[in-house]
Amino acid sequence: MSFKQNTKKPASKTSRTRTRNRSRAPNKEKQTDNETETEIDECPECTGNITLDEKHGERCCEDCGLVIDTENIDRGPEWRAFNASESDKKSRVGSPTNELMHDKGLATNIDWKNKDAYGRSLGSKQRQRMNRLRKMNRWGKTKDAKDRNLRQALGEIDRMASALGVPRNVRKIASSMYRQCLDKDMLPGRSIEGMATGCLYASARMNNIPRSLDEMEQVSRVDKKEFSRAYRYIQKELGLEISPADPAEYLPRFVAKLNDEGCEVSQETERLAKHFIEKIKENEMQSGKTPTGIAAAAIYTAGILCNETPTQSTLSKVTGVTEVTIRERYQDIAEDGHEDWIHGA
DNA sequence: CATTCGTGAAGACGAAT
DNA sequence: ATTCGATTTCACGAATG
Repeated sequence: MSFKQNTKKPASKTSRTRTRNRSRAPNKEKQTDNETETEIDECPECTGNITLDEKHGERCCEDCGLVIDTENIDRGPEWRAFNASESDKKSRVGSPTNELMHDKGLATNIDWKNKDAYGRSLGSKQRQRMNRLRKMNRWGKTKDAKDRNLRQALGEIDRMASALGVPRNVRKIASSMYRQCLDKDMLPGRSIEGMATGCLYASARMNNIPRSLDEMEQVSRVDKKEFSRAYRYIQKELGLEISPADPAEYLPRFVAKLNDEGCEVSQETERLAKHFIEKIKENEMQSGKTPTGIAAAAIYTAGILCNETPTQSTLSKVTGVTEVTIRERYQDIAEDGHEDWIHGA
């Protein structure tokens, strides 16, 4: 569970849970034949139903929005077998290939014993031959500049992803993205760090779990300029279709951060902020504006209406958006003719 | 005093040339 | 590759409570 305990004020802990749009069509529970895992299907907080939020790969409560699980994994085979022979035929042995490992976990090793398949010792000629093969095999694994490259990059992606707390599937996609870059010889002239960070950034955005450039910069070893250039390059070369980040995706995290700063923001405010963001999207006022700025201003505006006023400066500190920009977006929201936006709360 | 608001210069970016 | 337009950021000061 990604539910953070608030040790200071237990009474307000529900205010830190992430809420989700509840109007989604109810997901059909897929019946699996081998139900080995005992899944929680009732919310520990309010005993509401748990549903799958496929967009984010999360399981969360319908009623209070408590996020139960962030890893949406289908354990169990993707095939079905109706009798023993079919089961044998379809079964595969070995660990699944893993994008997080530079050789996908499929390395071949030649053991050190100079014995043949029957356990007999090898002659000296054969022994030399095997030594040579061993050496070449060892080289083959790391010799390639690409592979060493990949090793380091995947390590970096993993490190940054952990620091940012993005789910595992995002890392996997970032990894395979990097692999594609490598296959296309896109690396020469570019830093590994920059490309790795760019991949992770792209992957996070594609999975609707965006992290801002500023957040990325804090965990990366290269500066914003470098990896954002790498990102654009990747996007173009790989033909990724990435729509601008949705401001609403930043909302829960910003609210949680504000609460950590000791600035209480109620669920009501968050809800209203989300409402404003919807309105902005309806009226297509978001084009060209930074999503984080819109999110920050939405919180600010909602806060005023709910008599909770995070100051522009704290908001700026938490969101990484300047006060000036918050003001600009705030004026967009509070503009004349938008009074009816409040209807719905 | 803290906070908000407004301004001009400067940087970065996407699109167009 | 350069230019242009929109946007954000920075630094500052004024107004407001």
